[in-house]
Amino acid sequence: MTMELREAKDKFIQAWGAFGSQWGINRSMAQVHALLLISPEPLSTEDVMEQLDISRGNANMNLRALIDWHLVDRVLKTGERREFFQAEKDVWKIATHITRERKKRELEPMVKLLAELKRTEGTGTDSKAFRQMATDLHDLTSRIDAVLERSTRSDVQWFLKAASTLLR
Amino acid sequence: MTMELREAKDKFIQAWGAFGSQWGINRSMAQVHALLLISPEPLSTEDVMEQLDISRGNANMNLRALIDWHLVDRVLKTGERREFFQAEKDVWKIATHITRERKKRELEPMVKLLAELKRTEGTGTDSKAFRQMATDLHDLTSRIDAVLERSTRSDVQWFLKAASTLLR
DNA sequence: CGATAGTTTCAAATAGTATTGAAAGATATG
DNA sequence: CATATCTTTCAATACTATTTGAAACTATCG
Repeated sequence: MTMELREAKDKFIQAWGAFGSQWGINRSMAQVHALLLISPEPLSTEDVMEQLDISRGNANMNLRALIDWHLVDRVLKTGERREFFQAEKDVWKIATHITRERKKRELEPMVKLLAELKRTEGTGTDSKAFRQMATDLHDLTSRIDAVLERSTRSDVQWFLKAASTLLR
Repeated sequence: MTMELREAKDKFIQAWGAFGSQWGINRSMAQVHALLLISPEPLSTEDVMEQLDISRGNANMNLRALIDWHLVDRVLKTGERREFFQAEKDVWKIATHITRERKKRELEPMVKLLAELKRTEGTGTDSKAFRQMATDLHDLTSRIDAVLERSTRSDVQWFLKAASTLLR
């Protein structure tokens, strides 16, 4: 037996929220994102507040944060005073933006630190072991960095994705 | 100018802790891991407590958690009553274990849910849009899942890594 | 301009997580 | 088996992050 739309949406919002918080993204932000993702129409702050049962301040702050991350756009409706919000619907774009942001904010500083730590002084066993560890970690993180960079920048892949969407 | 060993170790432990907590791993656990990573010798609970200035309970709980994750091994020294702990030093293995665990615990359930949500009832625009979104997300997460699976299981890569370590 | 509709801010409250430390539980030792 | 040494547990506490809601702010309209 298949599911009701309402129920399915709720399940998705809850799951997305839980998933996000396991990865260091706060629950409300992930839920707001989920809600917008599955709304065919842009929503107002009021809509978000009601549907997720969160406060105005919370809704506002997380909407702004999502805009910062380029995951959500403000849209204006003619004849409407208030702002509406809509999520970027292309999941490939979403993944790209999140990856880029986190890479820049978190991975790159770590790579930089490790590169620095490889240059520690000392000739004792401890120093050597430490440098080896720093080197290994640096290699690994650099490789991860490179993979993300590649998959983020790959124009070929981007083109294929765009094409497959158009041809769907 | 290069750095003192002591200073470098501290920097690394602090950074690893901060990095971990951005990714949903608690600071102490990441710090304990960092400390063991850069210790040439296995450490006792007492050592960990002292060096990180944390309580016995905290040290014990995080050591156990790290053992759970297969990132740390208990080792026994002959003639010593207490247990010592040592981190898996091969960073490739570490990355593999973490990836596998998180994939299993977090990504797979999400893929499963999305597969289910694709089967929502209804013929309205909303239902269709929702199914489309679930489908897109399912495609993406499945692809991520596949990539992780590949890089986790790749015996070729494993062999190359092992070989390069031996030949270093 | 004054009223109205909407947005943003932020201090305080709440909820969630991590840490401590003392006590209980194990295990080895003489 | 009594003692010493080490490990584990867990209720209390401290700490951090999130959320609220009311007030301040801004823009629009007649």
